[in-house]
Amino acid sequence: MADDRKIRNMEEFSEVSGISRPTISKYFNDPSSVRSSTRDRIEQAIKKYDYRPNLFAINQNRKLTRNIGIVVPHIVDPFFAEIVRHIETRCIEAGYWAIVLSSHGQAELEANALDMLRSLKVAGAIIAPLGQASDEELIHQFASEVPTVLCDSRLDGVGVFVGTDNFQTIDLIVDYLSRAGDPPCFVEMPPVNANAYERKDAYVRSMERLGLDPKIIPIVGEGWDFERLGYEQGLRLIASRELPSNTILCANDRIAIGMLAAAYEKGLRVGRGPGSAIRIAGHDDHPLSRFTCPPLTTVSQDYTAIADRSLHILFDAIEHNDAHIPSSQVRLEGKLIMRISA
Amino acid sequence: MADDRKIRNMEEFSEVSGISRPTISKYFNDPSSVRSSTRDRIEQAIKKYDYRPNLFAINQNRKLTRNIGIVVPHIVDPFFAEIVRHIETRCIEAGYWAIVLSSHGQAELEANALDMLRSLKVAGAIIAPLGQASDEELIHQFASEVPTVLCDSRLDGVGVFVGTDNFQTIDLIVDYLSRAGDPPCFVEMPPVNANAYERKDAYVRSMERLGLDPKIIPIVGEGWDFERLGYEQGLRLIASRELPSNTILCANDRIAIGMLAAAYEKGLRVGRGPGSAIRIAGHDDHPLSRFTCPPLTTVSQDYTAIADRSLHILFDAIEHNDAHIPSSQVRLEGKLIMRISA
DNA sequence: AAAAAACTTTGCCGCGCGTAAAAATTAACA
DNA sequence: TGTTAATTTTTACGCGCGGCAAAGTTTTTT
Repeated sequence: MADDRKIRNMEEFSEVSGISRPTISKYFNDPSSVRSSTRDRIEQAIKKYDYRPNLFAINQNRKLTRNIGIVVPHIVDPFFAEIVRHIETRCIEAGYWAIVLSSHGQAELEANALDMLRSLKVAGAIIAPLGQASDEELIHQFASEVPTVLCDSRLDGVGVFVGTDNFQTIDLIVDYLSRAGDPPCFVEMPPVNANAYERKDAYVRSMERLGLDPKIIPIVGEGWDFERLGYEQGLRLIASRELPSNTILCANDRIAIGMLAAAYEKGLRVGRGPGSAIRIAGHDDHPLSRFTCPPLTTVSQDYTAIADRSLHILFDAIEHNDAHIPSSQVRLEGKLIMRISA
Repeated sequence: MADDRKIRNMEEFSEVSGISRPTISKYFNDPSSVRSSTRDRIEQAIKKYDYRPNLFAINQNRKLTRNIGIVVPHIVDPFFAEIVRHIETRCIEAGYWAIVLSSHGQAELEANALDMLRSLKVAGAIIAPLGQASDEELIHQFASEVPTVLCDSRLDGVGVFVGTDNFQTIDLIVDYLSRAGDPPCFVEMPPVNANAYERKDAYVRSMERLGLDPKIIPIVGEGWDFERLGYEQGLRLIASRELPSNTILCANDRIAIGMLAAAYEKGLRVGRGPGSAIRIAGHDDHPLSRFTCPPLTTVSQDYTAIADRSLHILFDAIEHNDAHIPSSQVRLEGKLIMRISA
């Protein structure tokens, strides 16, 4: 289909298509801004000559690019991978390019990523900050220059936040667990971000509301290797027979998965059935949580909603040219996913 | 630290730093190409004025960009996520920018991704093709224009391929499984790429080499939702009591994880111990495979080596200005990861 | 200390496209 | 058919940086 002659730039494309360069430029900026007859002629020529304008030249000159930056701690974590997937899809639909950068859990790389986004003149950014390790000052600075939505983990005083309402979700599952059996103890996650603190607080609050005694089991170790940490803590707990309750609520599913592995190894039957020794529950509705043994009872985070709401707010700000998004929070509700493990 | 005055471009930076613009340009292209005393002065000024050259302008003008494109089917799949993670890290170390695009399993998006990479003038690309669904012609065309390394899944006649030697890995585990118990039957994966075919072939060959009768269990359904497919097939198999062997080798770990869930649900004890009903093994050494119940016996793919070798070949080609990489294959060996499930 | 080598500065053009203003064309309407 | 509004063309400049050649400077070599 494509003609042999290689079109090198918009100038040449203008010649062969018989349409002036400014009009073509206008078309690529917004196809609906040119007359439909002109549009047809341009689109025919595009197919015929297989022309695409140079992205770098476009972005260098446009005041407002159509790039959205996404920064996540770990693309390997299924939670972030899912969020990114949704955002990417939505961006493509909206004619934006999603630039995904991973900070690999390092504050320095997170800082680099922000620099990169600035240098790419992104129209907006969605950031899942490292939290504790983040250079808050830097993110604050960034958010004051570029429309920014924080997701997953909150940061004080930085723009909009979109994430799960940990108090609602934890309340939901604590309530369920307490009614269906022994009140749960709570296995922490490493304090990698605000969720770690919020969920612990939420647990304590929920237990107190029910007139129960909160029992928190600290996690030993740092980093994002949650399954291993959960596994090791599980082994330790079972071996020492120090489990304060036979119902264990884990701060997230990945820790619960490690915990399940420990229980299995030690021959403890997990579940809410009569023959079971302990119950284990998680939080997030990790993609694999329905395939664990036994399937994991958990609370869902609404991945799609987090992605959609974040982008919606961002697009709104971009189109209204609000450089700075007023500080606010969007807290999404989760659902109890009742399976076998608790 | 940063001065108040905002530097808008290299020209201004040149003025305030007292160094000529071409020299600064040279510095950013390769810091070691300027005298160390000059380098120091530039670096001091960079810190003082917080200057970064405009990425778009750089890439528009450099004949050779320092961008590497990566295209994977699904960033949510831990295998690809790990590969991407390694490549990203290596690229950063080498001063390259890794542009990651996901085709979300759709040939059309894969085609778009290639277009995007072309338009971004990437110096090279690493592609894990969709396989069957890929537009081979398109990838072939792309590879003839841009130095390209295929990884994970092969495509006939397209440049270099770096991936696991399925014949070696499957041989390894078939050999082990047959010696330690009943010879395995083989649960397919959906034919999403060349690995699906290769592993099946490899299984048949290994069995025949051992003088055993290969038994292949087809998978029902399509797509990348491997755990679910494995789970459903597992349920079906167990219910119909049609298991041709009590040892099941799955084409990959994600299918094995689904299969484990099915076995658990049906009360079949999995493992190589005396009290176990069936053995289940996988392939890949998925990050979660050591936390399944029981821990999954599998063959490792060397994620790091795949990433490193791919990049090494690519950098070589880029630096030697070989637009076209001669067709060849790099097949990496895997190791038997013996755990409890088989 | 002179000569050679290595580096830096000056000056200038090019990259591919955005964008603005005025002139020319086309379409819509009475 | 003439008028008006909408669109396109013409013309011209700007964006921020790469790269080249010639001239000037510093460092290294002998």
